[in-house]
Formats: sequence, C-alpha cells, structure tokens
Amino acid sequence: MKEEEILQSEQSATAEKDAVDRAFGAENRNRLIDRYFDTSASDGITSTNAWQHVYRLLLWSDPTTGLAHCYESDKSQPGKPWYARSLAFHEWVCSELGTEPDALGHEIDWLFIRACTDLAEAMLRRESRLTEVAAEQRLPYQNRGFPEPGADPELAAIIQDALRPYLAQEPQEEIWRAVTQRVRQFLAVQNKRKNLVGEGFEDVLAQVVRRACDVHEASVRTRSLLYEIPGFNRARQGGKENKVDLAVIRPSMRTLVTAKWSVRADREKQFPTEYDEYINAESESRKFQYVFVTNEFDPARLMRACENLHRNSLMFDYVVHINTNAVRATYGDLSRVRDSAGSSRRRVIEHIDAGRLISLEQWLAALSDQ
DNA sequence: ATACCAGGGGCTACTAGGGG
DNA sequence: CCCCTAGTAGCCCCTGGTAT
Repeated sequence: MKEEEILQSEQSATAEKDAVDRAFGAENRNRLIDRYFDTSASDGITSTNAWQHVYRLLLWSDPTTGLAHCYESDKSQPGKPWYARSLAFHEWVCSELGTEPDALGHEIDWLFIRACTDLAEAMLRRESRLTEVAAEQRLPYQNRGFPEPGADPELAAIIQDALRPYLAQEPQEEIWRAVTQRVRQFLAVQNKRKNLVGEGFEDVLAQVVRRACDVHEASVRTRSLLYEIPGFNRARQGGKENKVDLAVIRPSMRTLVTAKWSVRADREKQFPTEYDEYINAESESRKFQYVFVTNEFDPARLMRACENLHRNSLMFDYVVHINTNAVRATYGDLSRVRDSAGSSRRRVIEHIDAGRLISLEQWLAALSDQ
C-alpha cells in the first residue's frame, strides 16, 4: 500500500472514530495496533517477520543522536562507548528493514507517532476550556505585572543569541512566549514515550503471538490476574493481586511471560518474587513456563536473565530477545576487545550460540509447536 | 594519579485507571 | 469531578574496578 493510501485510510479511520480521550490508554493502543496490522502488515505475520513489525511499531530514534535507540541515551552520546554500538545497531536495523540511515526515524515508531497525534487532538479539545479557566484564575491579579504563562526568558535568550545576526527586528514578547512554549512541548513529548512503550510492548507481543502462532484470541491475555488463568489459585488473603504481563494459555502448556522492553535493576529483583508467587498459586501440579521477552541490550542484564537460578534450576524457561542478530551486530567484533571490558558481552554471545538466549522468531516457532 | 568504563541506585516525568 | 496509586522506562549521578 502506498503511503498516501495509508494516510488516507488512517485519516478516515480517525474521522469515523469519535474523539479519543486517553491517547495512550489500552483501548486506543489496541485500536492503533489493529490498524497497523490491517494496513501495513496485511501480507501476514510469521514467526520470521514478527520482529520487523515489533520494531516498526515500537522502536524509535533517539532525538539526541538521531540513531535507533538501543541503550540509555546518556551512555549513547558521541564519544562514549555506546555511541559506536548505537551506530552499529542503526546500520543493522536500516539494512534489515531496507531503509536509508537518514530515513529510519519515519519508518519506525509507528505506535508512538500515531498516539501523539491523538494526544495532540485531545489536548487541543481541552485547551479552550483551560484558557477560559486560566483567565478567570488570573482575574484577581490583573494589571499587577504577574508573569505570563509560558514565558521562559532564559530559553528565549539562548535562541536570540544564536539567531541575532539573522534577526531583522526584535520579536515581540508573545512570539517568544509561543516559541518557548512550543520548544517545551516538543521536548516534553519524548518523556511521554515510556508510558506507551511499557504496556504497548505487551499489547504488540500479544497480537504477534495471536497472528503468527494462530492462537485463539482468548488464549492470549495481557495483564491478566493470576487467578484468572486456569490452574492458578487466588493468592492468600492480604497479598495484593498479581498481574501477569502476558499469558498464553493452551491445553498443552500455560506460558507466563514477563515482557520488558528494557530492564531496570529494581524490576529485575521482582522476577524471583513473582515466580515464587506463580509457583505457590499453581494448583494443577502441571508444568508451566516462565518466559522473559525483552529488547534489552545491556550485557549484564541479559547475562543475569540467562543465568539466574531459582532453587538451583534456571528461573526462565526461555530468555527471548526481539532479535539476537541485532545484539550480535551491536556488540560487534569482540575478538580484539580486551577481556575484562568485553567479558559480559562475550558471555551474552555465548548464550546466543548455545541457544539459551533466543530470538523472538525461535520462541514463536517453539510456541507453534506446542 | 588519572581517565575511562560498566554497572547500578534513586529519582523524575508521565499516564491510566480506580475510588471517593 | 478530583485525588491518589501503581506502574512504565529514561535520566542523572555515583561507585568501584581497571588500564595507562
């Protein structure tokens, strides 16, 4: 489908649908994901191409480097070690998706870009009411020289300094207010991404499993309460309700998935606790699988996920990365890296070679066979 | 002594969704 | 309708180890 047709069908879809109140909410997220799969991926989702759709939907380019995001941006700045790895990752993604390096940003990030459009519309709808209220709120302080909302003299000064030679005249104060407000909004938008990528990752994975493995809609659940999954009891009283990121329920096997686009230390500590709760709640005395799906690139975190033991056996049945070839490409050639600096990256590669750390493709294939 | 790097702790911004 | 909580991931900054 041509870009214009996609845009057109999107616009009509937006027009048909009534205004979206919660742009990042579960309902709108799934509406958008459905639309993506219907328009951009109509030729079918397979275990082999699933990773491409995950990246097209969720991967983004880091605005500070312009590169596909594979690691925290403070460590990916030019001159730092992860800049080189980000460059390598960027090249890998571009060549695999068949995109030029300067065009990747528009090829990916589908979900966030669409959700932001909805968010902007929702904000616009609320804006007039807010300005009305604001005028009322400011009324008692009229004519006393109170600061105008949105004014940011320091930011304005930076812009003015840089552009001074090109300015034919001094911009008016309202202009500065409008400009600084827009800059702030522009920067703030990136902060909202994390609200989408977390649960959005679970939603996308659920859709991918349904479509690529031909699993029935109801058998793939996101954020399901543990006791609503067959063969798991309600937790003892007092304990707070436990939600499972993603559950794939079939007669042959129940698979409980913890899905994290990337991992933080404190979340990592919760894995064994959650696993314990799952084990305690299990009521059919049948094996269930505990699976970790991630797009993390940090070698230490990946290594721990692969190696962590629970009561002396591996905690995760599968440790799944969206694409382990991306990990290989990002780490690059480790043969000349001195041992201490590259040891964890080398260990991760060994886990890939050994089949301990697998790709989404391999996991989907394994699911299909169950 | 210095510079650099990997790793990690704690905090931030933000939103959805539930309850009063 | 407002307030509060839970939960997401990234950002800022510190620490300890290692090579120079």
